[in-house]
Amino acid sequence: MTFYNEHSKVWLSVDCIIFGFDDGKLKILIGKRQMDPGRGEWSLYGGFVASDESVDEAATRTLYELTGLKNLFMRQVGAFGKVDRDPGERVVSIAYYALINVNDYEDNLLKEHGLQWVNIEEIPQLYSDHNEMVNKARKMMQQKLAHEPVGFRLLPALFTLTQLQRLYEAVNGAELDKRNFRKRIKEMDYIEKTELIDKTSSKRGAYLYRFNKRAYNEDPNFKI
Amino acid sequence: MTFYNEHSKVWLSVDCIIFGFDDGKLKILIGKRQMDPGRGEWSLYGGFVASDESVDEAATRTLYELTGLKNLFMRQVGAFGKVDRDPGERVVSIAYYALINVNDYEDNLLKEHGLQWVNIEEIPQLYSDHNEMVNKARKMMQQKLAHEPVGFRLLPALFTLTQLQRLYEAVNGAELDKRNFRKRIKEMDYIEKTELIDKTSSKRGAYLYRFNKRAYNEDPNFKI
DNA sequence: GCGGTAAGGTGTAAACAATACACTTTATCG
DNA sequence: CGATAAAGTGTATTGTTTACACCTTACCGC
Repeated sequence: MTFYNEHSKVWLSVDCIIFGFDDGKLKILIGKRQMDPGRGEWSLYGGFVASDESVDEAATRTLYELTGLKNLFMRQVGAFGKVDRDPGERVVSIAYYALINVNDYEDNLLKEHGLQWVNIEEIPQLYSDHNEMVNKARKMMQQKLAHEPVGFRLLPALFTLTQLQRLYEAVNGAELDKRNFRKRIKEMDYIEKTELIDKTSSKRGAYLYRFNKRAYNEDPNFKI
Repeated sequence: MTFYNEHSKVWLSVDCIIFGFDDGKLKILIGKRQMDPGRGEWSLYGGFVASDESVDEAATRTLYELTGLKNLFMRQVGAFGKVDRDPGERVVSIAYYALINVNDYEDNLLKEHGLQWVNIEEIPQLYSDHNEMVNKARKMMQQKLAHEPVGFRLLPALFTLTQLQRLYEAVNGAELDKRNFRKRIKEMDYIEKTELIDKTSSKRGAYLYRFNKRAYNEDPNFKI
């Protein structure tokens, strides 16, 4: 049924689509390649899978190298395996997307890795098939966000309802009605109102909310 | 950003979850492994990715070897890459699912490849991580079927509404109301009623329907 | 030839979910 | 102390989903 064949050995890499939310916009981290092939082209951040780690572990490690953060929300996007996707050697890449709170991200890492946040609507042409990866990751992330409350991963631990609404609007690319949005949020018991007030974005101030993971896991609507 | 490292080279294989619908049940094709490692264990059908073909092409080729059919509906399930998922050599596998009409499948191929159709509810323990692959494929397929009319790929070109309903019931694992189901189907202009009648499953006979791909592609609800 | 049988076929009302929509409150700033 | 800018709040309408029961038809066996 299967047989080992020397010619099927390939390099295996992971590439990361790192989503962040800032200034009301959904962004991803990209940088200019500092090596051949493709030196100077815009590219996702990636790395090779080592022989003693699973593909998921390689992605986790790569994300950690890049962000210094652990326990990020991360999902596999899929395998990208065109023969000539990497000039020279044959490399098959497994793409992953992750959601991070840009406030947890230390800006010096941007310089260190030569990366920058780019608005999802303004992604330039990227190295090899990286645009395909981004497009698929974005669709999967939208889909995920529409069905599970993972958006909090893109926000600070405390957030206002307006921030949350802007996030959903940025992800879906459509404006939402404020009253309908807040009605929906109120029905979600795992979004807790605190007594704290944020005054950075309005004179009046807005209540801060937080995501309660325990309440979420106990929510019968999300027992799958 | 990336670097070639001898230790990251791996064997790359594809494994196929082939869905069929027969006797009112959703089934997949599995067989007993005829080689080591894992000889005698139940397993998906798979093969290695050759150096001159993309991963998708390897899956297409493997499906063709197995079924003799081309242009099957096929989607990638994902990469499975635990370090020890294959005893001995390190093999990373990309799983794909496909939908086939069991009537198009020639039974002699079952014997030739040592395969059999097994009810999705009665899958035995499979080799390595193949059960994980099946579970993920099943969820993805359910999701797909819920949003796009791909179920036709599991049925003959002409089918009765009862057959179609049984298919949806088998995939979702829940019974559906006959009138509501037929109402929904009637709204789908790409499901055409023919003047032909099937009399194999009732005395009265039931109209045969067919899927009109052109009408589907023109359906504004499915412009994505 | 006719009664039983087993699958095919049909519509409406109620419950629920999603949408559209406008004004008041509050703290700050000038 | 008036202007400003964001926060906060409810109801009516529309559309979607669900629940539900009986007649039709052709064959089969008597």
